[in-house]
Amino acid sequence: MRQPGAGQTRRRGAALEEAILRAAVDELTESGYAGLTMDKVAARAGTNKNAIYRRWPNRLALGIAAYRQLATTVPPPDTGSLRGDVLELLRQANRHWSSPLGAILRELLSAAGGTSELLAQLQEQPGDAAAAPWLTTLGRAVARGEAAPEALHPRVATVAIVLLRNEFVVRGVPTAPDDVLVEIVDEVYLPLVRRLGPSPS
Amino acid sequence: MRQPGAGQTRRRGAALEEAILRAAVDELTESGYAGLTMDKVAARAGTNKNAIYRRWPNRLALGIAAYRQLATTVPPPDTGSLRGDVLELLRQANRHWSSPLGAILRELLSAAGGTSELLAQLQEQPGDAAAAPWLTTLGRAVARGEAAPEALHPRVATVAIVLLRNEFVVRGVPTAPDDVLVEIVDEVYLPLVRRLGPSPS
DNA sequence: GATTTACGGTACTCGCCGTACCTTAATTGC
DNA sequence: GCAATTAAGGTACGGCGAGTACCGTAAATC
Repeated sequence: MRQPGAGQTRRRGAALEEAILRAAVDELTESGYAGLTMDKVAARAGTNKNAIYRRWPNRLALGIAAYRQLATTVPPPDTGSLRGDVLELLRQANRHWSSPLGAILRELLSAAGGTSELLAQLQEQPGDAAAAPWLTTLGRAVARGEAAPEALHPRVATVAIVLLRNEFVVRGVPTAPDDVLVEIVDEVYLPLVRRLGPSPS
Repeated sequence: MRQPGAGQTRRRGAALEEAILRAAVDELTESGYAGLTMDKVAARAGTNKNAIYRRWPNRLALGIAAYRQLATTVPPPDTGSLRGDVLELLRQANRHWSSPLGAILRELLSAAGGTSELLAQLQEQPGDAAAAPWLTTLGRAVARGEAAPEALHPRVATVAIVLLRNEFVVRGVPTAPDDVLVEIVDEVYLPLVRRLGPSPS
């Protein structure tokens, strides 16, 4: 069917699913989520919308699935100092959010609105506020005596990335200037995790 | 035209504009932004879409204008202690985001996506991360010696509300449990602004 | 009273999601 | 191997809502 004349191969199951996902990924990178239409994906995959709707309940779910194909995890940095690690993590995130891929992520987050299930799938993606790398980094800093043990807490550890994220999501910034990252680190994050004064409570 | 038979009064200018906005507000409160359609607003205002599009460029702009009618500003609390003030500010915000009005705000933020001009209009609305009340509150605390003067900085002062906002926008939570607010205050905000240790840099 | 402005009415285009229904190929079971 | 079952392909539509176009007509302006 793909090539008339060639042995008419009608794809099924996993093969077809991969083809659809590939097509969705391509559409997503070319046109963003806004331009991702079910008809175009179907056409590109050489199939029709039925096959898609049999696998994903709606456009958003397909978009998220396609995004997850694209996103790749990078290992957390280890520069030897907390400040270096944190700045590098923020810079990585900043680059990601500023990239085309980041733009897509923002579109998806926007489209997901308050749909928690789907939101959760995006949560732990690169560039987003995944807690794991922050806890790792901060754990090393605590071991080196650069941070207070009380800081080893998801809410505290992720403060920096949440603030950066706020710049994007809330203020619609295309790219955060590096000053902002430095300010977040020096004015907020380091004073917080060092916490040399008496602890609260 | 409103009432056939009555003196046919055709509204113009400000009168018509107010009627449209009132209709939009009503639709917004009844059906949320998702249910706010131009046709329904026009019908409710007893006019047609032309009159709306002459005043607002698109649905989102109308939605935001209508929301701004609804939102009201509350004076910042003054409980005498920083912890009390901050907790109260967070609780106010939590109530607002959890209320129907807050749901509408979330819809609008989601719909605004990365459109900075429109985003800016929502920024300083009640419940959102407006910097002013936080600086006021923190200023009083500094005067009382409860907080370090270096903390009197928008990025630092608004950390608490940004974190709470993150709970909603990112995690899609309907209401943040009070524990979370307390945690934000005691684990993050107070340690940060007290900053009893040596300042960075 | 004539001219300009803007409202009301209506109808339409367009895009695109999601569904329905049927035909036909591939797979599975016997 | 052959029948029964499952899943693709093809196509057509319903539905909805945004935004636009046009035109006749009331209200403001001068």
